[in-house]
Amino acid sequence: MVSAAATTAPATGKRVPKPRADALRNRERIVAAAREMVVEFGAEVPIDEIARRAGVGNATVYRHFADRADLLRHVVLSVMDSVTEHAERALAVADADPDASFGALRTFVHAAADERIGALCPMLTAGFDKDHPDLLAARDRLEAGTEGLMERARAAGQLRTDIAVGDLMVALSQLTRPLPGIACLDIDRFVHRHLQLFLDGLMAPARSELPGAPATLEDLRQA
Amino acid sequence: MVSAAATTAPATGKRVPKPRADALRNRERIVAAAREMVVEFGAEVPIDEIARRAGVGNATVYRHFADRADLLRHVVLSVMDSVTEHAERALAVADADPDASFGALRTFVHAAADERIGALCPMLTAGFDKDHPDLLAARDRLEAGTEGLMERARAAGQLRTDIAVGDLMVALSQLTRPLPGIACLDIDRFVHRHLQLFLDGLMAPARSELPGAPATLEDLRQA
Amino acid sequence: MVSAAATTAPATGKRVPKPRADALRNRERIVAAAREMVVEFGAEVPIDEIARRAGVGNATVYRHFADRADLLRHVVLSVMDSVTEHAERALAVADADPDASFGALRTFVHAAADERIGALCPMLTAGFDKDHPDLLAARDRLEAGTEGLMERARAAGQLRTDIAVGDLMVALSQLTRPLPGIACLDIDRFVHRHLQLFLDGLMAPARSELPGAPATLEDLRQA
Amino acid sequence: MVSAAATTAPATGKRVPKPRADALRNRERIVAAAREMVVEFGAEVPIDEIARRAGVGNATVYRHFADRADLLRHVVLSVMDSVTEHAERALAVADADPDASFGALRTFVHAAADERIGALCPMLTAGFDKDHPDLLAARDRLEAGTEGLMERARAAGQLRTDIAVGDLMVALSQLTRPLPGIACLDIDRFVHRHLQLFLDGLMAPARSELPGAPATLEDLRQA
DNA sequence: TATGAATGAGTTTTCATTCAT
DNA sequence: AATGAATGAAAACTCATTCAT
Repeated sequence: MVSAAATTAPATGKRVPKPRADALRNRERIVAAAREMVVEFGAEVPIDEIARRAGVGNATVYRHFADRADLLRHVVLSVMDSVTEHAERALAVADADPDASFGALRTFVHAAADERIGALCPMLTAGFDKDHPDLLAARDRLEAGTEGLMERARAAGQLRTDIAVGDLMVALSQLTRPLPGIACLDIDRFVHRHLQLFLDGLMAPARSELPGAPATLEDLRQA
Repeated sequence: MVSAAATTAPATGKRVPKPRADALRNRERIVAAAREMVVEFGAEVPIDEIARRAGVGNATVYRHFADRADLLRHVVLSVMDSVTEHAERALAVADADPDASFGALRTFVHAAADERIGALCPMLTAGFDKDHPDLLAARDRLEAGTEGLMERARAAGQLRTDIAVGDLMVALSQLTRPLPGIACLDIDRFVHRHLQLFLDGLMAPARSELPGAPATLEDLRQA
Repeated sequence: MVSAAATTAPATGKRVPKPRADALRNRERIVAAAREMVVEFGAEVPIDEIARRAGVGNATVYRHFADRADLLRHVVLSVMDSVTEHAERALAVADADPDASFGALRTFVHAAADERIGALCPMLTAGFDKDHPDLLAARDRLEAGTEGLMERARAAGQLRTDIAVGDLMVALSQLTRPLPGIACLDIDRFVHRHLQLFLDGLMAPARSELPGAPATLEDLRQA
Repeated sequence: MVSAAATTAPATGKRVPKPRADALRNRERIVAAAREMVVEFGAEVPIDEIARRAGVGNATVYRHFADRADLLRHVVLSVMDSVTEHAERALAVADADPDASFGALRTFVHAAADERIGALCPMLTAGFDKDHPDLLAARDRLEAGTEGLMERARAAGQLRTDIAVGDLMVALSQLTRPLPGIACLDIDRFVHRHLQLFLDGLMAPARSELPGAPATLEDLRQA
């Protein structure tokens, strides 16, 4: 971003007053602070606390985000974007080496955990518009990537065939969901173990029959 | 109050507790209502709502419980008791038929899910004294039962040996954790699938190496 | 009210614990305080100030009224009720002595001023639901009374025929509208003079032709 | 400002103000925007909204006006100036044709309504210094004009003699006072009717005896 | 000079907890 | 013992005013 500004300004000879570099930085700081605070203290963390952590006044949050729901939605988008990037990167690996398909899926799952994907859960229930276009778009991208990973693994005969993308996403989110108030580092020790166990359960051949029907994208949409 | 006690107690020397039947019923109703509301709406549900659901006045809650933390602790104990009973029942099955050990573990896990064991998570973080003697005692009993189940399964060669009771308890809680505001029935469709997948990952032989060390009872105590 | 309770209680022999006489008194105090404060300081007066004037905590206001709009609506209803009573009383006078019809109208107008009917204006614009059933009902009653008064005066040939009830109500409200921050006693000196002048303009025969069309009940409904 | 005037004025005797043309235009735009917004939304309209309507940044408002009260005072002065011009124009008419005195008064009153003189009321109460010299001067001019009109009409035997300028100014302001949030055009339909009725009540001969004493200039000063 | 950005003080509303009946 | 009522503290959000570019 900074470099982009630098590349355009010199051309004109008249420096663009760098309209609001600090404002942009503040905006990002606020999202980052909110993301941390939500992971650490839950989705009900007061805006004033987020503002303090970001090093700005509370009203500054409201300059950048219409209201609490708007801020939380941007945090969600931020997390989803990070996770989606991991999915797409893993997809490239699986495409390059089909035998590595399940391994790519593993890598993705653990990376998503490190991005705190589980923090999305409490935010999605905090009562904001789950049908916001930006959210739907982000979900589509994320699910497409995940679905792709699963298909590759399925095609390679490495993934049991009775599960769908919704199963993975929900379980992944739940297993990585923060326990606010409990020092997260403590719980982190477990998370990757549990994901690993869960992934072991996903491997082909299936070891048991699953109750219910696979969760599709549509199921997630409604949930 | 004091006078009434004075008139009956000193004479006999042996006080008859004779708790008013309706008072006891109220107390139980409150805990049951709180348990439902927490599952449905999260641990931040207002006390007034709980009281309304229980059909009592809000002040009555405070007659029975010192404060919000006290009430929530009793809800936690209620859930833990229910779950512990399932564990002990399953233990008897495993003892009777060692080949059914892993099956007993499965049964226990699904039963714990139906008791909403995941609802404990948000309550434990609500900031109440996690070292309360009653809680520690209940945890000991529950963990003893669970540990017993795992040992039976391990001894029967049905459970991979690199996991400990803490691994199971935390993952089980997380996978069954409610998503307040989302119709729980919808999510319930998934829960048993995910538990089943997770259990498949627990079966011997192990399919992958787990990161970190097994979670012991002590770990849980601290977390 | 107190007498009503007294009349029912003795019959049973067991006194009804007078459920919440103080609560009712508080509710009335809050409405009265709000009415005063709105007249004195405008419709934007903080709820906390109203509570202080009423001698209660701020949250007590919210126990009795859902929100600010609800409180203001009850203030409006209170004023409208008072004014309506004056209208109906004046109507009886006009019915008893048709020659006194215009005089009854005069009396009503001045009485409405003393009830601070003008204080309704800012409240009606404060952004609450103008279509609330209670409001519509109160308006119907008030307009019926006023319309009746005007009809009597018209029939007696004492009122010019080119004006309708909406004309009177709006002008009456505007002329008696408080000037928040200005000591009302000062302005009160004028109000009755201006109403008197306005009423003189209403007398038959008409002294000038009026622009526009008479304002009907329907006009007011929409405005 | 003073220093700038001092450097240029003494030498020539004829001061060239050379105010930055765009600055002056901004200043006027701001006042005009504020005037519109106050009429439409009330005196509590946020400064940011006024700035947006004026097409300037919010801080620009503070470059031109010390604070909110200062801006509102200038809006008041703007309205008073417009109205005063109407008064003085009507005065010329009355002087030219004494029989047209009351007609000139009528014309003035309706013109003042179109200038939204009633919008002054809420601004005068917003808690700013009512004794500011500029305000007093403007009031003097306006009252002088209005008083002149009334005297002409009185002299021509067309105006009842028991009313003073304060009566007219206050009633005129009240009857034309905006009802923020209510589409002003709707209410405008009534305003001229009510002024006409009020003017009819002002005509000689008096139809009733007025309560209280005529409101003089001094009364207004204090109110 | 003009402006977008920042902010602290203030307002509405909620809720755990205490009081009075 | 049980309850409706009362309340202060806290949280979301707004706005006049100041700052920095």
